[in-house]
Amino acid sequence: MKPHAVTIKDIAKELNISVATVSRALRDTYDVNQETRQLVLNKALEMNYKPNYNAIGLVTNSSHNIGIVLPAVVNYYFSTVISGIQEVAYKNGYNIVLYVTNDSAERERDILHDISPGNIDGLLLCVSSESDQDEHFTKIINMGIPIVFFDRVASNIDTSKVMQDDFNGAYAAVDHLIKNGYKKIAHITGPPGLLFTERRMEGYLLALKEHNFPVKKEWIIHSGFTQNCGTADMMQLLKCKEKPDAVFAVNDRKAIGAMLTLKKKNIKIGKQIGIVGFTNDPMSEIISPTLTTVEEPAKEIGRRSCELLMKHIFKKYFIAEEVILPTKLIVRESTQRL
Amino acid sequence: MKPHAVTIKDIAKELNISVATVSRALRDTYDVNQETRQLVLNKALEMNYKPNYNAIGLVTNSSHNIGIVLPAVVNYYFSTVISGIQEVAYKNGYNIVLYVTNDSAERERDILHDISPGNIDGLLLCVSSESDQDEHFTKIINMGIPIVFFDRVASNIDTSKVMQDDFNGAYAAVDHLIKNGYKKIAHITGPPGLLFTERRMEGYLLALKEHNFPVKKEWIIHSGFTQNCGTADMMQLLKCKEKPDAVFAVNDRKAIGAMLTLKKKNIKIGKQIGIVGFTNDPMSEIISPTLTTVEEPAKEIGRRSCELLMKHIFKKYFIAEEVILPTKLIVRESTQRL
DNA sequence: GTGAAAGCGCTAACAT
DNA sequence: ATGTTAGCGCTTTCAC
Repeated sequence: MKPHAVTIKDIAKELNISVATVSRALRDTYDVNQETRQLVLNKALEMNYKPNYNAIGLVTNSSHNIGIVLPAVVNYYFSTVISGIQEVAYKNGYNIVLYVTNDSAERERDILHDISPGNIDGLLLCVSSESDQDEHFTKIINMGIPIVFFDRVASNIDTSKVMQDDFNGAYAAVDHLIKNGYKKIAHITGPPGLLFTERRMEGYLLALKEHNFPVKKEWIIHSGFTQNCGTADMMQLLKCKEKPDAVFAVNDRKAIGAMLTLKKKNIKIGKQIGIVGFTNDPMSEIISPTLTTVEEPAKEIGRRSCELLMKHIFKKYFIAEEVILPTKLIVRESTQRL
Repeated sequence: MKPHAVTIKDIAKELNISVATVSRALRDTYDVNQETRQLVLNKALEMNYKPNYNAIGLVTNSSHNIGIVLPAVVNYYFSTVISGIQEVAYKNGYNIVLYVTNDSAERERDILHDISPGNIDGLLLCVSSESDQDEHFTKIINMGIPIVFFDRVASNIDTSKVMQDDFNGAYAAVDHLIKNGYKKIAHITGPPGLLFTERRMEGYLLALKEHNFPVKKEWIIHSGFTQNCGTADMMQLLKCKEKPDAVFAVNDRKAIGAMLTLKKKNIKIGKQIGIVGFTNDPMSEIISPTLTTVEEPAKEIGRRSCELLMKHIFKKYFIAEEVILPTKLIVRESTQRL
């Protein structure tokens, strides 16, 4: 039943050489004869040798596992990021270990607490909304486990970060609304304290300022990131003494939630109230009217983060890089006045 | 910098007992004094001990890793299944290792080829469309790595399987169309050779047969699972000499693709052509008209598969179970005649 | 360029 | 109930 997995010892025996040589040949270490190396490689293939990562890990104190810590997986943006990560991790022979926080800071801390060198070689992390403290991150980094943040980053931790250009994306969105004649532009966003939402807010504010548009407190609503939150936020906006004539939503799900409110109230989207989202979730092309949005390079974010993490893992003292990927405004029907 | 991770040896030294006792206490083995056990547990907590899974794995030939092999992750159904799996895996202290096949049988084989006991303790697998042979599955199982299939299963492999009730779901969908007065019902489905598509086909055929409706070859189209395939299939259906007045799509993405074709051609969905999908992707509630569909218990499928896999891993000779979870028809606008 | 041997942290006989 | 010890498969000094 248990056909005894082949080990380097078996290869050594077959070839009448030492395990040390086999080990060196397999890893392409310089001080090994090219002939011997070929012999070993061929034999390994022939015998269907598979490295035992537990043994390797035990001695090198590594695991070939990288962890992904993120708020959710049933989500277009996040699942796309995952697929990007998976692509480069697989190419590099790394396994992905998935941790889902459900946006709970406590869960995030619990997860990080269980992580130790030897079990996880590095972490790709998108911070949970509620996160306020940083020490659980620095503790991980001090253990020698590199972290690369993506999307939602912890701003005062010195490590690599990969983000989309939230500021310019938001600016483009609001600028587009203004150019299309909307004058009273609201912003529905997530909970406060997240860098990417703040950047989008700044883009929104700058666009207003540059065109000398008023900033109304009433027109800026903080709540959750879900579709239902978008629905609720829109309800609230409709109750303002002075109603906005356009809404910039922090993401497509909220934009769609807002559209649902408007549709139910028979308010014409585009004509009466313009809407723009953020992400370019496939849903934004399916809903009608189709949703103008800012496309995020989600897959590329996944790829780049993972590549950066690989560098951190390979070169122990790789200098932290901050990558900001461009976004792109996708104009659709929800911002057409007629 | 490297503060030397604490090991059971350290705990043993502190407590003046042997490593064996510490090891036993930590794992709650029966033959250990309750007092000693508490002492060890407290000390472990105090010293912030974390088990070295490489060491454990090396001696037990295990890894605490379970693999998920599936066609895609950017997909509502699959990402929901993953979240279900993640939930129970996390609870059991297991890591998830993600492998994405992109529906390529070759990729699937490559992935399985790299898997060996000690690195992966068990596999959750949704077979790729193109899969035709089974030996790469049996090879894994013979190595002592249990597999639990979900959704798309390899029918002649004797191991646990978790599926939704494809047959009855499909039957309910078509029966609903018939009861709403549609008479010429087409079926657009995936590539041939997948059990779940066959079951949906059988449900479709039985519903037709029971009502003495004709089965027209022309009205049954096999292609891919994507939205674009749905669009193309619908185009083809519209070219039939005798056009169908309703379409049962194998999944929501294809149903939506079909709807897009109809909308472009200004054919009234529901009134002229009824559409029903399968999955209950959130998109089906967003598109207009909203899409009637058969809800799949995706998260539960993930949970149950993972629970079953845990049983296979824990009890070496757990008898294979086949779980079929109920589906539910969700009636919306796309099948209303007026 | 290659081999011998120690040892990574833990579990599992085998003793006691 | 607890201790002793071998050894899991590999890498890595240290010899030669």
